[in-house]
Amino acid sequence: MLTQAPKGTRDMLPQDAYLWHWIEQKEREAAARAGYREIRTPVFEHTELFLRGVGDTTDIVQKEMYTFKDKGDRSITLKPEGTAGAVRSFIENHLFAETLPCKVYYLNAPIFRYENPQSGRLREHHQFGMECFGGKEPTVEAELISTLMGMLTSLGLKNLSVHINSIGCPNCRPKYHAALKQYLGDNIHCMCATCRERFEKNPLRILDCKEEKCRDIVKDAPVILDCLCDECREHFNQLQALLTAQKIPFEIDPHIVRGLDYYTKTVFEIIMQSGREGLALCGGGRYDGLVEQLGGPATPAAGFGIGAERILIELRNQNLLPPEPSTTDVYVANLGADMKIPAFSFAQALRALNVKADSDLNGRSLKAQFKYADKIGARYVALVGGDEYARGVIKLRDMATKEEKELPVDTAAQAVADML
RNA sequence: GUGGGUAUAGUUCAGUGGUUAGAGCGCCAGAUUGUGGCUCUGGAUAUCGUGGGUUCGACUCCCACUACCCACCCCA
Repeated sequence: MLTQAPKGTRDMLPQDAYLWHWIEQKEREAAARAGYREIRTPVFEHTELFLRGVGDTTDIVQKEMYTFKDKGDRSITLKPEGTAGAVRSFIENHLFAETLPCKVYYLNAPIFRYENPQSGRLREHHQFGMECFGGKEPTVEAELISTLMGMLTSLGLKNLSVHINSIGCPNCRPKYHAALKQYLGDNIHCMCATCRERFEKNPLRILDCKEEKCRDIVKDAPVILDCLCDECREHFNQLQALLTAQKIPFEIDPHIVRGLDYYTKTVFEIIMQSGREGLALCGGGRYDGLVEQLGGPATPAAGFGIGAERILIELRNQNLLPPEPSTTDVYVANLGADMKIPAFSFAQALRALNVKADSDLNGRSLKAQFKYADKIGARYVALVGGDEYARGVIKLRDMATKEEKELPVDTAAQAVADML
């Protein structure tokens, strides 16, 4: 127990660090190219923010939040998603008073949900996300989606397609709810308990049900796309035209409704292609009412979140994980007790010249030092040996070609740095 | 929250109701005196997940708990 990480959590181990750095670099670059700047918000927020923001009828809020009382008797919740915190910060820091749109991204922020872990699902996972405040046109969604696809493409991922839908706005959604309820009619009594509850609180989510009997009933239900108001329809059409112009493949999937209540108009997902096919890699959409709902000025907005662990799964399945780069350019071996100080100093001199250098920390034999140098993938071994040192030189061995040459001690560090 | 599977050295896995629990890989050290990857030799490392129970005796059988893997719900 003591030496066991809590259920559903994972350590990021040193041998995997380069993968995370690689992904984060691509995320940073893609976001920066589109004019998004980084934002970091707290790992925890007041519980109320998520109740009001995410919606108290959602599964996330009802059964998946890490909520606790702090010592000041405040109800605190570990972030179960990324958008609410960003919106809170946008309002609290009066970013709405600055030049709009305000475009921000968060880099693999930890996200917490109390669920049973399984493949691609953890209790703590990490999301990269982008949020755009103060842009009302569908170009916002097009920008988000194309930036995201550009990022995924730069990682080498292929065959990813975007699934989009529109779930309307406060003007047209009530009409759809009415149409859906009328269609369901008495059949609602044949549906599962969850759906019967949804019927009253959030009829749209009935479309999301996976129960066979519910799916059968819902199969021929009216589609929200047919009920959109003129503005929403036009918005959705323009988004499709924008994506088509960018040659971004997409599918219209009228069953995407998303599990968060704040979405309006556009919702979209990117689905995993290999391994756990159908699992969402990314989810997002437009949330024009959220800023105002949380106490800010009416501000149109849109964003998405994408799970880093799921990107890694998809990369692995598509066989795209790069090998770990060498951590060491030069291993400095010492031979003879008197050589320990000169060897350590030489390693330090190399480091000062920005060379990745390593040296013995265990008093190991020369043979063992070479073996170690080989294991860590050092390109060169610099031998600081008594004989050579007495002659004022250091021997440098190229581990791949086995070629050795001697370098004057005074200029050896610079000479090595120049070779790399 | 529900269902199925699993739990033995660092790791991947064997193993039998009964004396000192094994193997491959990995790790460490040697193979004539200052040189890695291959080979050979030797060595260290396991309260057999935790806690109960059955039994003369449990790593092995039973129960509970915990964790991991997989799936449902839902989601990234």
